[in-house]
Amino acid sequence: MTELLSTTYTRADEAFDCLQTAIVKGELAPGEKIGELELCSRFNLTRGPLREALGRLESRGLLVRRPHAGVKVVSVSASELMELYRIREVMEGLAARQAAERMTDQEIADLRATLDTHERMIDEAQGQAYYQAEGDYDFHHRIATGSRNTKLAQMLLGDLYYMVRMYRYRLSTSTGRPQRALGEHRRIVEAIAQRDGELAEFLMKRHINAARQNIEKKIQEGEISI
Amino acid sequence: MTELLSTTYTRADEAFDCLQTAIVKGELAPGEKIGELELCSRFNLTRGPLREALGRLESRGLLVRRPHAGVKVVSVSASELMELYRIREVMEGLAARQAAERMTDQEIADLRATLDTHERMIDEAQGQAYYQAEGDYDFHHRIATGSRNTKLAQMLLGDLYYMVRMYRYRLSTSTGRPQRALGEHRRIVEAIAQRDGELAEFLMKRHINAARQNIEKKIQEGEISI
DNA sequence: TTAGTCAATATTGTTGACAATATGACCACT
DNA sequence: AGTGGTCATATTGTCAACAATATTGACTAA
Repeated sequence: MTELLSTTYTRADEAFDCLQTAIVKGELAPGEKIGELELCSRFNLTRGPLREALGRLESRGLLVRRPHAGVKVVSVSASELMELYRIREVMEGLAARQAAERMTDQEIADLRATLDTHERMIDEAQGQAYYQAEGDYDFHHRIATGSRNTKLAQMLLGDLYYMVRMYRYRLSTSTGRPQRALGEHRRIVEAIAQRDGELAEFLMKRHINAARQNIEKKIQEGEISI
Repeated sequence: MTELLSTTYTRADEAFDCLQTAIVKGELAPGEKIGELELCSRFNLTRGPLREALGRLESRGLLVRRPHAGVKVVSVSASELMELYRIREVMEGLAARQAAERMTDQEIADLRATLDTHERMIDEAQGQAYYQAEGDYDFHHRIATGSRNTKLAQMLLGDLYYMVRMYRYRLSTSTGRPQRALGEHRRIVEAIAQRDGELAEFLMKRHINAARQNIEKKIQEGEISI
C-alpha cells in the first residue's frame, strides 16, 4: 500500500502495512501497551524492520512511543476527532477546487461511474456500513489525487484518511445518511465537471461540515461513544 | 527538537534531528545519491538508528528511498513549492481562526511581544534575511500551536514548515518585504486579540497568498531559480 | 561500433546478540 | 499503615556480522 510502484517490497514496508491496517481496524486497541516482541511474533517479523515501521507510524501520529517504555496506539478524544474534520474541511475544499481545475475528462467520467456503483450498492445492500465507508473513501481518494497537488494528496491519503477510517471502524457505524451524502457527492462532481473550482470548494466544505455535525450530534445524543 | 518533553533522547532522535536540519540547511544536496555509511561517518551514528531516522524522514516526504538503491533528498520543482503555499493558505487560515477562539490572553501578549522584537530586528539589522526568516517562522509557529488543534499543529510544524524552510535556505533570500509582512502580521494579531476568528482567517489567507505571489513573481522574473 | 548479457562489487536489508533503562515489587523507615 | 528507596527483571535501544539485491563494468556478439 505504501509504494506499489517499487519493484521490491521490503519487510519494513510489510510491517508498516500490517501495523497500519491493524491499527485502523482496531485490532490493536488504543491506549494498550504493546511490546515489540509480541508484535514480532504476531506478524512474523523481526525487530529491525518492525522498529523502522514503528518510527514511521509514530511520525504519522498513529502511535506514540516513549523510550524504554514501549509503544501504544494513539487514543483520540471526541473533540480531537472533530478537529480532524475541521482540517479535512479546508484541505479537501482546496483539493476539490484544484481537482476542478486539473482533472482530466476521463477522470471525471470515472468519478461519475464510481458514484453510480456507489448508488447501486446503497440500493442493493441497503447500504451496509462497510461498503458505504469504502465508497465514500474512494470518492474522496479520487479527488485528492485529482488535485494534482502532490503534497496535498500525500497529507490527505497518508495522514488524515487513516485516522478517519480508524474511527469509522471503531464506531462500526457509517454516517447513516448515505442517500444524502451521495447527493452531495453528485453535486460536487457536477461542479468539477463544469470546471467551477470555487463552487466545488464550497460544496466540499459544506459536505464535510455536515458530516462533522452529524457525528457531533450522535456523540452528544450518546448514540456512539469514544 | 522532536520530543523535548521526553526524559531520554535516543540516538534515533538525534539522527533524525541532525539529518532534518542538514536537509533543511541544504548541506545535503537534493537529488544527490547518498550512502548510509557515509551518513554514519558524517554524523557519528550507527546504521540502526540512522535507518530508523531515514524511515521517519521518508514518511515526512523529505527524502525518497528505493530499496537497495539508496536514499536521496527530495528535489522539488517551483510549481510544487507554489502548491505548498496553497496548502499553507487554507491550513494556516484555519489555524488563525481557531487561535482567535482559543489563545489565552497571555499567549496573545507574547505574540505581540514577538512582533515587537521582530520589528527591532528589522530596524537594527536592516532586516538580515536569516533573522527575518526566523521571526516569521516564530510567528506562524505560535499561531499553529495556539490553535489548540493537535493534528493541525503537528502537520504544520512537522511537515509543511520544514519544507518551506528548506526552500528559504536554498533560495538564501527572504521575501524581501519585511515591513509589509510585519504589518500584515500585526493586523492578524489584532484580529486574534479581538477574537474575530473569521477576520483572522481571512487576513492570514491573504498574507500567505501575497507571499506566494511574491515568490512566484521573483521566479518568473528569473531573480531566483530552483 | 553498439547493444546486450553476465558477473563482480559495493551497498542495502535483515538478523541475532549485547548494553542501557524504565517498570514493578519488596523492604526498611517514618 | 503509608511512604520512600533500592534492587531484580523485563523490555527497549544499540551494535556488528550476515544475506540479498541493484549497480557498474567488462566482454561478447551482431
